[in-house]
Amino acid sequence: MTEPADAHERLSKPRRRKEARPAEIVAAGISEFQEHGFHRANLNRIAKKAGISKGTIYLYFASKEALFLAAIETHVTSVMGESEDALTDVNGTTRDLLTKLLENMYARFVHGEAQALLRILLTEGDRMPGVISDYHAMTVQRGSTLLRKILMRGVDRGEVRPGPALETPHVIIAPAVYLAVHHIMFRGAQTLEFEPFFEAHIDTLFHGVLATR
Amino acid sequence: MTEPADAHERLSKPRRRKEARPAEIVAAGISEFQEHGFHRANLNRIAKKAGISKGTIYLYFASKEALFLAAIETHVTSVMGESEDALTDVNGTTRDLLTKLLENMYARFVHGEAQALLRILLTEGDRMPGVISDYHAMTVQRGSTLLRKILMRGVDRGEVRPGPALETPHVIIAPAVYLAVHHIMFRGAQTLEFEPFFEAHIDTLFHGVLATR
DNA sequence: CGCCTTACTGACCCCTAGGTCAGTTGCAAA
DNA sequence: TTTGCAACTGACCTAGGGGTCAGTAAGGCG
Repeated sequence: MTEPADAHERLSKPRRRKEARPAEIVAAGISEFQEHGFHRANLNRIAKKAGISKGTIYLYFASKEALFLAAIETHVTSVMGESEDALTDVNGTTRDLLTKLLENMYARFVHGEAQALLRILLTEGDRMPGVISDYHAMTVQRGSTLLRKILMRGVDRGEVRPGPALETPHVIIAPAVYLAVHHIMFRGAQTLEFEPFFEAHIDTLFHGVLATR
Repeated sequence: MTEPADAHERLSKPRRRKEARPAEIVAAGISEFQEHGFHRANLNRIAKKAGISKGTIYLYFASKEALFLAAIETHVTSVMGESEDALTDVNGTTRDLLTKLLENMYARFVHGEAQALLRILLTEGDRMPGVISDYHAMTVQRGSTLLRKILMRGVDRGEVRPGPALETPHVIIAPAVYLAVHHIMFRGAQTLEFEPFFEAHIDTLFHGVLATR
């Protein structure tokens, strides 16, 4: 009578799909870990989400921690890789480039999945130094290098004033991270609108707060 | 023979001190929660730190959560109250005022206890909306108001360029929070020196990155 | 010094959730 | 169809730690 076979998993009887399992478990894990963090994440729930039993998880992962590492790693690479080529075109003014870069940053940290990832790593990062240093390399280090490149180019073109920011380009994207942190901490409780914040960031970044003599 | 009575608690035999207990337990709790967060904090360890047994904690606090709330509340008010009057003197240029304010911020977020507090609230904040909104009022809201006042005054004096940052002064202190977050995430693993970062922040904040025509 | 109140103790209870494994079943080859 | 194997199940085991409570002793009072 009923044939729910098309839907991914319903109450259909167990199928044996060795190849598909790990990815499905990791996907379920990502969702669970995002929602609850490591400690409060529950393997039975993960199993249910993946449409399997708890035991099956242990056929593919040695422990909760191992699953967690796999999930984070998958998620990091996916999130990082997703909007990669947004700035391969090095045309336009430095102003345009920076604006585009920041829009990208905000999109990921405020609306996107990078926020959940940030939350997890902030919450649970000390248990996995390996992931943390990967994350550092993939985001902070890489971002800094890219930013420095843009700024250098700007200096060459006479658009950017040479200064200490060239050495510590973190400062430039800091407000985006701040907004993400604000969202994580205050959730719906205290809003901080994206638009005006972004405006203020861009404006201050380009011109500073001081009046030009 | 031995009389270690002067040291706070050694292996001296149990004393009955109804008044002093709660504060001692809260102090031990703060230290434990800072170090391990809520879930990994251990009541036996807290008891040991406070020089009492676990049962005694339950004479004064109904549950682990109740102790946690008390500890956080105590800590928030103490940390917030500590450096309050750093800017009651409204003399000097806007530049000086902002520099002083930011030095203060960095001192608390990078070297001080505000960092640990930030970590806890970031990690465990969703379990206590009351504390979170107190924290918001005491830090974000108050800081914004103060900053806006300084900027307004600067505009009046012709030192500050009017702009969107007046509406969203968060942007101005964002890098300090960023640095704190960086420290929390990467601990000793990846260093980010305070001095150059602070320099770059101040410089960019005042003058922006763009070359002045 | 005896007695009573109560701060305090710590062995114990028990629930939660990570981890295990004997048994079940899909599936493909014989 | 039978047989073998490996994917899969879920009841069970166990550790850790929050929470309890019968017992202990400090110390004030008569």
